[in-house]
Amino acid sequence: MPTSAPRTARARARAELTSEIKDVARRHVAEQGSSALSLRAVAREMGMVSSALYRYFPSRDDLLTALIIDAYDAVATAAERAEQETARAATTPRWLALSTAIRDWASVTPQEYALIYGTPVPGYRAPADTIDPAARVSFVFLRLVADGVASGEISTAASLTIPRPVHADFNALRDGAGLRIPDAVLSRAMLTWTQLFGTISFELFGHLHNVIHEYDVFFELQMRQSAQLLIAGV
Amino acid sequence: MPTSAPRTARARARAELTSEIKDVARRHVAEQGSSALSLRAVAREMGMVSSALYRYFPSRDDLLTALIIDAYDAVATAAERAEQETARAATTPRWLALSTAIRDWASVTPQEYALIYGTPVPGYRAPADTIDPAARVSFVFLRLVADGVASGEISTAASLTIPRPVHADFNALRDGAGLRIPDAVLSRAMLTWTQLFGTISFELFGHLHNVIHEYDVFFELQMRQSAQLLIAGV
DNA sequence: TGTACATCAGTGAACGCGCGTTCACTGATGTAC
DNA sequence: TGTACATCAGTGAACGCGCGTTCACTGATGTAC
Repeated sequence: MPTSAPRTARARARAELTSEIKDVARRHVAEQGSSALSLRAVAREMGMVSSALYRYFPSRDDLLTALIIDAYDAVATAAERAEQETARAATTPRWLALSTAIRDWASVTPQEYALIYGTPVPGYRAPADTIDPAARVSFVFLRLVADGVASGEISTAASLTIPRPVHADFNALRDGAGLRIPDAVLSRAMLTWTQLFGTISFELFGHLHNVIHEYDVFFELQMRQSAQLLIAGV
Repeated sequence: MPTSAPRTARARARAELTSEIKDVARRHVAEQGSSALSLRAVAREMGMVSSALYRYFPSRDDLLTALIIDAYDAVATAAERAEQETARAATTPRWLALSTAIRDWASVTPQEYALIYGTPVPGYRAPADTIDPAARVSFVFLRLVADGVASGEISTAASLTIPRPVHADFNALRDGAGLRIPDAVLSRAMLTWTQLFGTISFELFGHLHNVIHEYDVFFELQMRQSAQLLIAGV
């Protein structure tokens, strides 16, 4: 967590070793899953004694937290990059770019995807510093939705009454994001969003095995479809 | 796995103990997650020596497989029960009943849900006997969809061209289920289905934390919405 | 119905392994004067 | 610029724990004649 360039040699070494520890740990998670993450194994691979890691992370859980935050940052960065490239396009291409970027990231590092969107590590309680990184990627999506509403491309017709408590939650969401998205659209957007992660999880966790064979083609079809539903509503 | 009523006392004792082991193991998984499942802990709780369990399950993985199969059977049973009660109703109430039944089951036993729809156990390779139980719950849904198509309630208008490989997969799915569902509807149905599990996972895995407060109300809204999209298409 | 043998359930000890975390310590790096 | 002291990184031993699986064994249950 260096805020700016560290000045002393010690601080530089510390920053480097901290990120090297995370790199090794990340690789272990990528290969074996988060429950196999072991401080001793990481230390061993780095040629250090296991107790030395406690200079950098106060416990195994803290190292895991750091990896979780990094993973959230990584998806968000991938999403933002995809968005920037299509920011002036229509909703469908933007959504395709965004959803594909997220899926691509997940496919390359499935265990990091699982770390944040799979089963939570049992007994592990996510601390507050994961909240902001977790929200970043959603805001990329919400901006896309807000733009579609602003341009008139996304239908704002309401086909269902939004229950009062949900309306309150939607208000909070709008305020937090500073975006104008009517309830009806926000509700559909949530559907689109959960659908994306449902599809990715189904694919990565093996539920489309022997059902779908060309994952890429299928994914794009599904995303085109969900874009249509997001845009047109019912 | 007794096929019919076991005759000898030994066989009866064996069947009972087998299911008692599974019950204890299931409870351990429910409390600590699947990676914490330990043969020794199960044996300890049953007042047996750990090696005794090897008379019943050849390894820890086999016990896990048994739990996975049971979990698939449990969702499927919950789904089928909900379906039977609304089998003559329209698509929306049927879908609400089905999706709610699945979510209810998941809420009561989140770790069993995680066992089958969460991150796969690393290093664990699901054997072939999990395939059929896994498919059962999907077929409940596909029958509902087929009925909606048959009654004319679900729109069969196609708004997207289905790519050839996906069409082939859809054909296989239709043949396997023995159901008449056009490509356009099947494609939308897959969206609905992944969306359901996306929503449940988001809720159970904490991604709606501090965003949505009344989960029940929100879930029903989402399912009404997805029913509309399934029925009307675009 | 009774006996001889085969099958099975459960025991207890052992193998060999890995883990997170603590603690007193040495020696190097940084800082204040 | 030099020195004294404080801070920090890394060591190595230890604590106390749990795990899956194997194996030779005892004693009970089932089966065939």
